[in-house]
Amino acid sequence: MKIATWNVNSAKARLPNITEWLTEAAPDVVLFQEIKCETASFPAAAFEELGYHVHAVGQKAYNGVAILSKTPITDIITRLPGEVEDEQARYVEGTIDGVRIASIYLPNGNPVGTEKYPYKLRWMERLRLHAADLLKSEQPVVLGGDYNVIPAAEDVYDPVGWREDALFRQETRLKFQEILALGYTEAFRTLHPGLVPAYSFWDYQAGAWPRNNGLRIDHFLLSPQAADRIVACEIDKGPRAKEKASDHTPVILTLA
DNA sequence: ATGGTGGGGTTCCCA
Repeated sequence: MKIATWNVNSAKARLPNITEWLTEAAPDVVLFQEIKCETASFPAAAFEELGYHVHAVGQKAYNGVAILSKTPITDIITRLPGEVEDEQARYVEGTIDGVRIASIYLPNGNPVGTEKYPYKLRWMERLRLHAADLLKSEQPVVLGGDYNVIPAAEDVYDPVGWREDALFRQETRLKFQEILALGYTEAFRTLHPGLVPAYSFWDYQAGAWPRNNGLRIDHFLLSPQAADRIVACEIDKGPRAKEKASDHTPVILTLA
């Protein structure tokens, strides 16, 4: 089972790039973030033509997530539990071939001195509580997406310059570690402990891509039952080099 | 060198 996660930075603006990549990479499951459109205007038909079942959770202009799957998606939930007043479209979860799979768009949190940062931390705590609940089922669980978390200094091109950024400051990293401490495995770094740099995002500005000034912020967290089935986890830099690229590139997890 | 890029929706927000 090949599962990809990709922050596409607008499904509509990226549609040719996305369909081209899906055709060549042929993942069984795809987790999108930042579709940047309402659910009704998500280009689902283009993906259905490629053989995918589609479930999108959108909102106007910002955020938005989706799951695509070659086999049916059941028992779908469309929001992260807790904080009922939170209307941002950042979470969708369903069951595919016995695996509980979520597409996560964790809040960015910048600037740190505003309400955005406490919102990020509250969202991470909600994720931690829900991730703990998911473990109780003892089924394979895959939480994939744009976490907006740089787990360690080796995952950012300039750790000193990024020290107080919402993606890297210690409070953010500790909260991420709390989720791992429940018993989740971060697939990429577990499989490639010495592979640095290995980035999944490069800003559009200041020549970040040609200079390889990147961040590794797109992750897969696996429950023990899913971690037992890990075959591979790779970053495909191909899409970032294309014309009209997203600022993120896909990460692909393969489970037995 | 205190800018730079990009998407979406409007005269600016978000990343």
